[in-house]
Amino acid sequence: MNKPIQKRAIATREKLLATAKALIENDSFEALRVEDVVKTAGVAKGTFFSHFKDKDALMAEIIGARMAELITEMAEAPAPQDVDQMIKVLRPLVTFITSERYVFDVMIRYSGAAAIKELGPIAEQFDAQIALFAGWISEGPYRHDIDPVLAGEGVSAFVIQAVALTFCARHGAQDLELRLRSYLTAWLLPGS
Amino acid sequence: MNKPIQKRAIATREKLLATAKALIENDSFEALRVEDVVKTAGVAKGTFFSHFKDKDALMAEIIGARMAELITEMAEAPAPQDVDQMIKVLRPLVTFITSERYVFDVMIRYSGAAAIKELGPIAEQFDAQIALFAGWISEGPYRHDIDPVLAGEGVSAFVIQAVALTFCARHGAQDLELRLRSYLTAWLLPGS
DNA sequence: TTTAAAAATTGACCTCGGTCATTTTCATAA
DNA sequence: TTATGAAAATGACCGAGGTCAATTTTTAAA
Repeated sequence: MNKPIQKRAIATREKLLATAKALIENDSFEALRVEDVVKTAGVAKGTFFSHFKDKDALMAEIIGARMAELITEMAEAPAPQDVDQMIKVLRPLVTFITSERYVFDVMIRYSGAAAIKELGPIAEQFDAQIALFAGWISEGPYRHDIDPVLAGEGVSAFVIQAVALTFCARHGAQDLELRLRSYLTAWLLPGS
Repeated sequence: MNKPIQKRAIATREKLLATAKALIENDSFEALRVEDVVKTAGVAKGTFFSHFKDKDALMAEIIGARMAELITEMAEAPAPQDVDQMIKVLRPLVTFITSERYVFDVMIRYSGAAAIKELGPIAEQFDAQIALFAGWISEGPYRHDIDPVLAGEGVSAFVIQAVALTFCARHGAQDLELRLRSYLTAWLLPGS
């Protein structure tokens, strides 16, 4: 039996990821070109696509990893005890999502909506996110008349809605948190 | 002063739209190629892009028009008096959104999230949709402790959330309406 | 009717994501 | 050490969206 995956393949994959991250750091997700990645990494184009299904898969990997970091940070912070605290805790995540339209687009495309059997790295993080929100809600001073997971899904949906409307020309970025505050108050503390 | 827009330009635009619609009818949004559109319509490729900023703009036009029809239908039906009725009234719209992943993607991309100054045809329909929902809620047996427009935005957000999760491999299509029912009940009738 | 400027159209060309037959490298068995 | 088959890498090539300088058509003023 031959060893299924060779070390060099792992190294190549890592090199591609690291190169892509560096290029994104210097410019943006939007501006990333596969050709630049392979040229900088010193591999052929075909190699890229034997490691990543397509460009979006690479993006999802990187964006998913960043989401994981942000979710871990949120999980380590004390659970928010009211909506304002929640918005504060969510801020780094929201900042990342709104940092680039491209990031938002990829996230949506893969947020459970990716037509793939195996959960991708982003869908996975959405699940983790929802579980985290559910924990906050079930143990905090919020409504308890609904399933906490359902409540968590709602928080996720409202974050997306708030961000989507922020990207709209009609609604400025400055009122994202105000908008989110309205949503979350109505969702988590009805009647208050 | 020269006439700003000539008749032939309007005719060309209409021909492109009609051709695209026909091709989509025969196949799908996903499968539409700009080259097929221009070849069938008998114009040059450049002409296409002098009428539509990009392929997505054409798609947005067509999808927006369909949304407008569906929203009009919904507006003409009696206002739903409970969540189950609401889901029933929403069904044609939801069916359209879920008909193709591509449709959902374009809708999201343009649902207020399009980075364009002027509201595009889809963002416009989202506005109309929210206004319609707001009307239902403000006059129906639903919660009245929040701004009806806010409530309408929530309905819109939950429809998107439900559809997104449906496209996920983990959640089948059959439970879309059940899921939506949970969301809308929790959102519109908290504590019930 | 002539003519000049603006509008509309054209199609060769470009970019860039993605494919695939071929070649190279690696791991193991003999 | 060599042979052999699988894994990995290669790069020429393709498809399809999008651009733009050049050309044709329209409009309306002279």
